Amino acid sequence: MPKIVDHDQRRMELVNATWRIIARHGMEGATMREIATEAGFANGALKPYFPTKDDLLAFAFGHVFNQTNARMAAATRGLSGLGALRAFCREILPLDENRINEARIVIPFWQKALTDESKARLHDDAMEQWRTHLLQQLHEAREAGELRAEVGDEDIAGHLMNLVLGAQITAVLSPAHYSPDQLSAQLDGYLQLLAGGTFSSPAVEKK
Amino acid sequence: MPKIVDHDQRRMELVNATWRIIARHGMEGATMREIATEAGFANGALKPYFPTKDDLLAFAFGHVFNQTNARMAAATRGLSGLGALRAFCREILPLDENRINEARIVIPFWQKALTDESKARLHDDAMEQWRTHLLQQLHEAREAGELRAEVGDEDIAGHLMNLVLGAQITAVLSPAHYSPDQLSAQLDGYLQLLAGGTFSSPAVEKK
DNA sequence: TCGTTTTTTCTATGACTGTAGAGAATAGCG
DNA sequence: CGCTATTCTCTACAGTCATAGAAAAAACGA
Repeated sequence: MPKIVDHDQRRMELVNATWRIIARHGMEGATMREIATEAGFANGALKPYFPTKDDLLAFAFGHVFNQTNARMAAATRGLSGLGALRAFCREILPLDENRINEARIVIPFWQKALTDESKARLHDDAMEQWRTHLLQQLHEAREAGELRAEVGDEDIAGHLMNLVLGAQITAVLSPAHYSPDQLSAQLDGYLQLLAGGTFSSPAVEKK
Repeated sequence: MPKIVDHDQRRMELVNATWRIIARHGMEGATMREIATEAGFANGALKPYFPTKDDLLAFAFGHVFNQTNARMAAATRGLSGLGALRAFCREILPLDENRINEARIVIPFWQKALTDESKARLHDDAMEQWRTHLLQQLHEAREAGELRAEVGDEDIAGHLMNLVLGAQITAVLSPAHYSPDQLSAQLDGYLQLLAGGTFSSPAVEKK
């Protein structure tokens, strides 16, 4: 029997190589040749694992979402209400180099989704899932009396969704005015508005 | 003397054709041939007006910003404070078909800006200009007593910037949950948070 | 009507792309 | 050591793209 490779693991290596290329050289630089080279292979070696480029990209984009979702689940474990909401949003905000790179991936993804129905659906599903989480956490916050604002939960969830998505853009394209510290302060400022001026953010582990 | 064309006007025709193509078929469909055809010309006719594709795109993107800025100037004339702020943001939000198409343009633009220094600078300058306007309007609102929130103006301006940018994405990729009506309500909800629960939006001219 | 100058068309070119598939290289097993 | 199934390399191909530039067309003044 010949050399045996773990196909799933290999796929993950290729996805990570893709991820690095897009973060470094943008989507234009993400050619099959470049990706293969980055992963340490020659041109045609990707085909057995991803028969087409679109398969590779779809898998790569999905993986970024899964990564974020896993982080969010871990970060909100044991929390509820505004505390959970804050932890949740902080996992999406580009607050470190890794998440800034994720922003560099998601922007090209949005552009693809504009003309690719299946990617648009993938995005819509993920965003709907996030929105549902936010609404749940807002509901908890209402019940706990943490949330006194006379604005509908739907609108608040919309604010937060647009805020964290917009932050993907500003963090990458205007880093001077939207540094991690500033984005973090922005989120806490918004939560303070929600709480009616009484919300104080937990001690923030620096960096 | 031969046929004479107004070069500036011709450039504008070409930019509008580009704009239509990108809105309809996405950035991938915006080839020189397609743009020329859309404008009613043959392949090579663009060169005298835009020597290279990048020149054309840079001009087209700049034009969208100018268009938005002109609209904002008109919409805020005679207003100040929160009223001006509201009118200002409403000109950026994708509240009608035209502005939804602008969102379809700006998303590919962001992606280009990720790896194109000059486009990144163009974006940063425009965003900085908008942010300055917002800060000015917030200052007016503070002086007029419209704004009681105990959150810094910098953070509020950041909220609004991220909100209107995020709305470009949600409006196009999740139109079901971010319709013009919902985005408009979101903005007013946020302003209500700012005013401390007392802000009531002016009668909205429907559509 | 003709001639000149601008404008536009049309074809060619070279670069780059994703994909395909034949062959070589490789590694585990007898 | 040798066999064989798997993995990988390499070359080739068809398509698309931006761009260049020669030639044709058009329009205005005389």
